[in-house]
Amino acid sequence: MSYKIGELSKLTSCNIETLRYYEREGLLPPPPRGNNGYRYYPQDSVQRVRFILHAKSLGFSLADIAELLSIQVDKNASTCGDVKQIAEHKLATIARKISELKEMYRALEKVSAACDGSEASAEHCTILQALESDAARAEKHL
Amino acid sequence: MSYKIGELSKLTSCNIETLRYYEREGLLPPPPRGNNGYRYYPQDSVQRVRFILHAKSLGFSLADIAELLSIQVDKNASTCGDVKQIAEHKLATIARKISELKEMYRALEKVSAACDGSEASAEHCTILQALESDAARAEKHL
DNA sequence: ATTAACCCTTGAGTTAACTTTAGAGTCAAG
DNA sequence: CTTGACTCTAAAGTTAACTCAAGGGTTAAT
Ligand SMILES: [Zn+2]
Ligand SMILES: [Zn+2]
Ligand SMILES: [Zn+2]
Ligand SMILES: [Zn+2]
Repeated sequence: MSYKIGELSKLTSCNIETLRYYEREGLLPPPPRGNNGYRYYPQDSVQRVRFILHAKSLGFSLADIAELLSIQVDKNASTCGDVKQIAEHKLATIARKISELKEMYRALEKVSAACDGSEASAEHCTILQALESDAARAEKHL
Repeated sequence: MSYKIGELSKLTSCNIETLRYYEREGLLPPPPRGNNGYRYYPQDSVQRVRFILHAKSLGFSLADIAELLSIQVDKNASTCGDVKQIAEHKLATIARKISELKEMYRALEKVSAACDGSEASAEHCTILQALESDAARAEKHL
């Protein structure tokens, strides 16, 4: 019916101490405790933790994630408009990251494609030449 | 003909201390010094610094960036194949980040679209409901 | 010649996000 | 009923990536 911290840790591959840390930081709601003081996590904690870990792997800070997750806590204090605004701000952030990554991908891809990847010395490698002179081409738009 | 550190700092919006730090960390080649001990940066340092800053904003660690930039230093020690392999590993990393971000974007977009963004209390906001129960939908693929 | 704005180095301080340590209680198996 | 695997808290330690501070030369302008 519920998980002890070690179980949640295994299910999510998230270190036990990190789980307690996330609780301290307000990312995980404090779960009910048993008479022994143990944390007994409801099942959806697994999804919650995975969400945190994944958002993190996408470059969101814990503060970002807290904002995303805290929306639900502010419930009574906010309007639908407030909530939607936060969501859309996040969407814009994600979209910006995507387009910057794409831009960098294209630049690196182009540079990489020009090299034959042979076993010859890299002395005259086109990738190296590009990095030396042109690596910042991806920055053109700035 | 060359920039003093303060000029480079302004041109790149990169803190002076950070520039010296990048030099210590091997991300910026030590520039020639004047008789006064001042650093005199060649012009392409601007592009180099911007490349570092941008790669950073895309989630690359300084170690990642050092790898990207150091390719050019290893020149004689490596073959074209070695170089290309590093480039392609980076490409794969970027591609993975892009697809994960897209996935998260779609999930959040869907949740957000269901909310009308009205001035009514968020009590019954669909975004909140989704976050409560389903925020981790983006994780389905794991 | 003074002074404000630069530059130098070394070393310490900061923030985020953990991770480890220490000391102590709890539970399940043999 | 003891032993090993868990759990608890509070606090200190760690790593990456800066950032600041102290103390002292340099340069350009008034
Ligand atoms: Zn860019
Ligand atoms: Zn090559
Ligand atoms: Zn994913
Ligand atoms: Zn709503």
